[in-house]
Amino acid sequence: MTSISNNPENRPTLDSLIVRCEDCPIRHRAVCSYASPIELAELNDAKTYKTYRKGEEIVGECEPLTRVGSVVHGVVGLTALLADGGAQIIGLLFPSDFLGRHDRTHTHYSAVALSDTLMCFFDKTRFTALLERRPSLMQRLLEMTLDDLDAAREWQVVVGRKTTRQKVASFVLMIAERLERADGCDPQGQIIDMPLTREEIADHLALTNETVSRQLTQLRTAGILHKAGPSALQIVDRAALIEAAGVRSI
Amino acid sequence: MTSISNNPENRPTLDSLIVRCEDCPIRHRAVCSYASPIELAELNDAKTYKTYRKGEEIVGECEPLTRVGSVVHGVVGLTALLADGGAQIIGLLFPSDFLGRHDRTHTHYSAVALSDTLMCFFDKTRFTALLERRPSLMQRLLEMTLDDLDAAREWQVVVGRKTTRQKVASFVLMIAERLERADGCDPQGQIIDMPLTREEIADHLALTNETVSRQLTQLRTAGILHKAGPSALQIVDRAALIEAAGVRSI
DNA sequence: CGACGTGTTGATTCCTGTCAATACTCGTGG
DNA sequence: CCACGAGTATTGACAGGAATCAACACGTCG
Repeated sequence: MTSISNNPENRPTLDSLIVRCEDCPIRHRAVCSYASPIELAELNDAKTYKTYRKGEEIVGECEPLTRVGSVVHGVVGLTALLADGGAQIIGLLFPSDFLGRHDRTHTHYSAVALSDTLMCFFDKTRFTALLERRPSLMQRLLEMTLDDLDAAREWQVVVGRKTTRQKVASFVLMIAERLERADGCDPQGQIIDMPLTREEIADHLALTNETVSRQLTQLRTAGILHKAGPSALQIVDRAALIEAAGVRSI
Repeated sequence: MTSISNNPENRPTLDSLIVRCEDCPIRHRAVCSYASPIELAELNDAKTYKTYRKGEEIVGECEPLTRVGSVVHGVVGLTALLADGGAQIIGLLFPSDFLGRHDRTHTHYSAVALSDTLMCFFDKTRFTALLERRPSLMQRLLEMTLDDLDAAREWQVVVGRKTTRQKVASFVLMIAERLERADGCDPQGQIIDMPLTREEIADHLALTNETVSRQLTQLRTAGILHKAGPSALQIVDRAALIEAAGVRSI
């Protein structure tokens, strides 16, 4: 799932991704990317894999936090529960992204697998100990966190200042880019297996599912998008999509 | 400015805050809070102070980034410029908050002094070198960045899912809390010297200045707030304000 | 096949943005 | 000291667009 590809048969099974760190698909982008061979051996020794089916909760809100780790495959949604019972997706994690705060005893928001997901976990206390001994690890984690912060602030602009049309177009673009990066740049495919439902998209954009649906159909009738399957979306005219997203000129 | 206090005469001048690190008002909350005496001496040696008048730009967007540092006094707004010429304030920095990414050559967004501000800067390359030699510094920076990320995600919920009334109430509460923390807990005052104009508040909440104004007057006529001066706001009924902000029950 | 979750489309309402006029604050200079 | 003007805040009238409510289509699962 969640791969950009015309022939889904190429998609590896989750179990086939469980390998030694040297051969890991996210080796050079994840928190471990600066690790030396020695450090990698330590990490290799400390990690445990866990798979989640689409829709499964990875951690709940305000739960004891015992482990942290990387998304190896799949898409994970960070969701905050609201007083009125609704939810908002306040962040999306793609392969190589890091989940969890090693310096906290409890989680602040929940994490849900939006597609079939493989996580590479480290025991929290063990990871903390590694962080202290291995500056390269902390350095990379800091860098990733700073990137996440920048991305969150960029997204505030999308949610806060763009029109509904621009929001939806921006979202499709963002998903496409992240999935391409995760799956290793698919050249011509341009077909997205959308991991989020309309409602989840709406939660992320601060809209309603009806409005998201309407905007997507408008983008379809405009010839920019094409429905390539039940949950698959093809970007027909990427330039027009970028135009519709109203990307900053500066 | 920007102090919660009934007697503004108590407010220290900015210059009086320029002291040795040991006596610094943000000593125990800023990036230097974990520093040992030796490390503090190094930081003390590397720092330079700079003051900004209200409205002055501290750094522009996409400029070469030569220094990073802490807000000692004042409120700083991080603003993203939009294609249509507008702006959005995507973050607020209060005393002890950190400005700048040591691992970047250029800034991504601009920083503006929203009130008279004192910055404690470190030369970027020198700070980077210190980070590598002093794990306690990196550890604290990581912690602060993770906190910023959580705060940014919390704010996404405010901007995305709350009603206008709730947004404005949340904003007033947030400002009050941050100013109280910065100025060292004012017990009964509850008077806020608002550092942001209506338009800047609107930019932060993704609203218009008119809507912000209307909501503030509604909160005033409801007896929750009281206009205590040209730019001063008194929280008359904090419980009602929290209620109006629609804070999460969970 | 039927039921449920999800997606699409339609009709209506209400809120917020927009445009506009007026009041207020503060700094400048006569 | 007052007058003036620029910037900001407040209030009003109005229109547009998204939320809301509702009905129906689609796909998947048992």
